Amino acid sequence: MSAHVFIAEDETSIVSLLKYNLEKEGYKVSHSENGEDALKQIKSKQPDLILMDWMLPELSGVEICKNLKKDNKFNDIPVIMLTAKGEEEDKLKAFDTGADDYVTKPFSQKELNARIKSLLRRSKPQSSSDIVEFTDLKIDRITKRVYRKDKEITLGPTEFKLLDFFIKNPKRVYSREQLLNNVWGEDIYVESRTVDVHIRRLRQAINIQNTKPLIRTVRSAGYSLES
Amino acid sequence: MSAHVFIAEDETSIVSLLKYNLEKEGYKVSHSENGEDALKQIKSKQPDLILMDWMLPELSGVEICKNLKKDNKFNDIPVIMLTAKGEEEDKLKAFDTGADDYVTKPFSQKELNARIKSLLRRSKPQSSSDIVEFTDLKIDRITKRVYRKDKEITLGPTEFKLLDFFIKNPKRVYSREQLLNNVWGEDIYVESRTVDVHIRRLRQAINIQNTKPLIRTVRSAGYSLES
DNA sequence: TTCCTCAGTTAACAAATGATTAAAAAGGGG
DNA sequence: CCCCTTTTTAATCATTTGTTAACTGAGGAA
Repeated sequence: MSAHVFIAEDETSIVSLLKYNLEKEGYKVSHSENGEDALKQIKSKQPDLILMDWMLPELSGVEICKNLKKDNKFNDIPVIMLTAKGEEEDKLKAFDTGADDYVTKPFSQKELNARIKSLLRRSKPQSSSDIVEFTDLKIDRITKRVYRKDKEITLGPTEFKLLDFFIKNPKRVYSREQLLNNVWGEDIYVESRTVDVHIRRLRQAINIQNTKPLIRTVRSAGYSLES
Repeated sequence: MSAHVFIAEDETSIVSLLKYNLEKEGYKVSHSENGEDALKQIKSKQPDLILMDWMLPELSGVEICKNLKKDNKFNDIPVIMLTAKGEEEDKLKAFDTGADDYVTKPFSQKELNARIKSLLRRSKPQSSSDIVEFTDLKIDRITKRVYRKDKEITLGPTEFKLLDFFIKNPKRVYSREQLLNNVWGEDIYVESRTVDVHIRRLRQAINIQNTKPLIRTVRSAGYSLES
């Protein structure tokens, strides 16, 4: 899953240069040549990073930036301003409007790549451990939501914890004892049959459409999450 | 509550220059002149941002950086590398070790300030803008007014702070404890049930017309602001 | 193959846990 | 002292949970 970079720039030569280089780096790239359209596209596509020309027809980069930073939904998208000359005043203004970095034309592609990499690393700290996917199952520990095939599924607290535990070590078989210890807690005593009940409830919940069962029972050993 | 900037640099003249300028900007500043000590101090003081010389006695800036980025507790602290010359190779290496930005000596204090401001804004999303919108909700931190669908809504002080907090990280689920700590304050003791009461009042207040509820309750976990 | 046994599945229900709500008590300026 | 907001309390409401017991099906023994 590669990052999506949006370019807002009206000089065609620069756009194609950028596009060529960024795609070589493995990014998904889209662009727009006018400010108004750029803003619209950004809001609908929600890219992971924006390269924006300081001057743009229709709506200036500054305006777009301000607009984005106002809205919670988009103010996390890092913006790199492309400024025409190395005028310090412009740089400062760029930062003030909420740009996260700027690069002066002409720029070194190598350096730009490094800056992009840095901003992307910074803006996606959660994706490593807070959102976990396993085949067509996705669980978000921050928002406490679970999705199967991009459709949301509602789980009770215990089922959530159970799935969360399974997904940490998919394919591994856990005995009822292990599940009780890890999901319920070391010192809590409940019947081991209770696990079966919750497995069932979890199975029912994640069994959407005609998808594969996902939870395998290993006779006389326990359960596991399988693809 | 101003940000805390840590300087790891062995040239005394630069340190005092930086210190003077940063303190004038309102930052809390501390520093160390050797790598090993710097790392120790950083880990104990947990500054909000680090200015680090590329070359340092005992332990190089690169090493410190790598060390920090490895540790989950510290890898969110932005690092600005101070590189001696403008050699592109060095810049790139700086980014690779996890630095978030670099500045070449001699540097413009104005530009450095701008970069610091930018990185801090990024790592502390709350200190961002004065007017924030989330779907059809708008909150103005200056005039302390709240609007839903452009209609003004009146909230009590606590409800305002509560909503303000939620809107900083929409969709994220907060436990009652977290809400108490962040909205009421670390050292204040109130019953956790109190949160429910304020959630209720907030819900009633922002529930205008036949709009969606916006505040989700996640059983045994907490509450979150949803679109 | 057939039957038996054991382990897993399923449904139903009662108990417990957690959230909502209203109302009363307690603060805290003006 | 009065008014407004906050906090506590407690009753009520809703959902989740654990238990039980009957059911089902796999796999081994005869």
